[in-house]
Amino acid sequence: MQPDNSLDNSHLYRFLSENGVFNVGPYGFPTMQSMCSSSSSSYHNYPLEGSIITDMTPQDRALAALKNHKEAEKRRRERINSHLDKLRSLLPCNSKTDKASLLAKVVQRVRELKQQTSEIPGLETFPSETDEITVLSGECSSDGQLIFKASLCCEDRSDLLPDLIEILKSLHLKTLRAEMVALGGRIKNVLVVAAEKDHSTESVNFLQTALKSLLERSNSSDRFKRRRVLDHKLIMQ
Amino acid sequence: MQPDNSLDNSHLYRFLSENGVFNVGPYGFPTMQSMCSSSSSSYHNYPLEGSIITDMTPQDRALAALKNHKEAEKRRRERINSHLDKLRSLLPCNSKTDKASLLAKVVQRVRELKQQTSEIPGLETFPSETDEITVLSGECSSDGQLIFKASLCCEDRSDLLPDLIEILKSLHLKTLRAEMVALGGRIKNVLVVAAEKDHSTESVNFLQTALKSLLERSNSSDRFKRRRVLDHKLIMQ
DNA sequence: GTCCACACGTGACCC
DNA sequence: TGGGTCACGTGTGGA
Repeated sequence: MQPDNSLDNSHLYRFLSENGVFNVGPYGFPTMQSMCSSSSSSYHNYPLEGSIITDMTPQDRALAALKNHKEAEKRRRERINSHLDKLRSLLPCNSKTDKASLLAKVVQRVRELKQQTSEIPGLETFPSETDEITVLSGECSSDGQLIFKASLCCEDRSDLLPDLIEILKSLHLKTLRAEMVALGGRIKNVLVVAAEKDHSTESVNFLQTALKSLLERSNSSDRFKRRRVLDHKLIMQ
Repeated sequence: MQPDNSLDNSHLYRFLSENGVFNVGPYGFPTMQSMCSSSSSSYHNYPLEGSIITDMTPQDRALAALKNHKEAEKRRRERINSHLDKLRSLLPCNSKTDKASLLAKVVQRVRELKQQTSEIPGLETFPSETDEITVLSGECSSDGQLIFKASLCCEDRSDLLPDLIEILKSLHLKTLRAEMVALGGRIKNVLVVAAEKDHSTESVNFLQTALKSLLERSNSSDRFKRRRVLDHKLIMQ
């Protein structure tokens, strides 16, 4: 019910309806549909098809532009919505979720991807000969979590992984991503971990000391082997 | 923007502000607050706060609803656009990229995430005692690539990784993600690989045979060890 | 002056 | 009913 909308272009509409360019719509002002279908349902004042553009009056040109505009805008909307539909099918949500909620989920998802796949600066890909613990405190996530990365490089032993898992569990840390590369009896673990923001700094410190003790335990139990390093590097940012 | 838009309902707005419909306070509609800014100096014709709603004429109610509607729609737009801005800051693109192009990038990104983190059915997380090659042909990516997953579980040996890298390089396969878990002398490699769509099926087959020969080479060089398995499983979907 | 992308107000529709 | 979302046509400003 837009009783006054037609006033905006009333002069144009009046002219066009008087010239039979379009039909009058249900509200007493022309619908765009009737305007767009003018070529098929109404007669032309300018019968020469080949010179329509040059013969067009300013009103005709304006209306043609309007029609163009309307259709372009429709195409734009369809483009955007098709992408949104793709996202809907990609994410775990039904086809009736809000645009806004959908985009919120997408933001969350992309944030996860960014956090979990971002490079860890200063770290080598393969296990080094020296024992090494690295804890990099990362950025704060929007959902009340602190994401940080920890790396542990040490002698490979079979019960290292269970110990590591136990540590993470006891500190209530959620492991977003864990990668292990074992090479020549050495192992390198890279962890992407999420901590509650309330205890983030404590969690980081606790994890660091826990990894340190894990490393020392590992070295003491392997004392029959030649120790590759006596001390480990410790990096904290 | 649209400086004359307010003219559309100007007579109704004038009517309402003259009748003190704006500024109705605690019993009015919550969205009325924003209307108060333009009519804070208006007086009330209806001093009884509790009867304002019932005293409203149909025109009042209709226009109040319209105003409500308009503002709710604006909030909705802002919510959606704020999410789009977040995505803009998250993705590698400047702040002036199209909505549609932005969403296209987002779709691409989420697809990658989905492909690279999806579970590989039927695979164990840790290296098994039996040698095993798995090649799962995945879905076609939108950008002319076929993403598929390969898993190799075998005896751990130091030159396995260089060999594996050489294979991937020679087949012109792009490794999107590689995870290695070594445990008790056994190693499990899980690869997420992208192939050009033109040679996707050949690439998958080549990779499979290459992994097979890699496994056989590994077994023959380790023949002084007790062979855990004589043959390997081969899964192709 | 013609596209292009955007924000806006509005009608339609659904809980 | 009201509160919410959606698609639409339109005005506007930037290449």
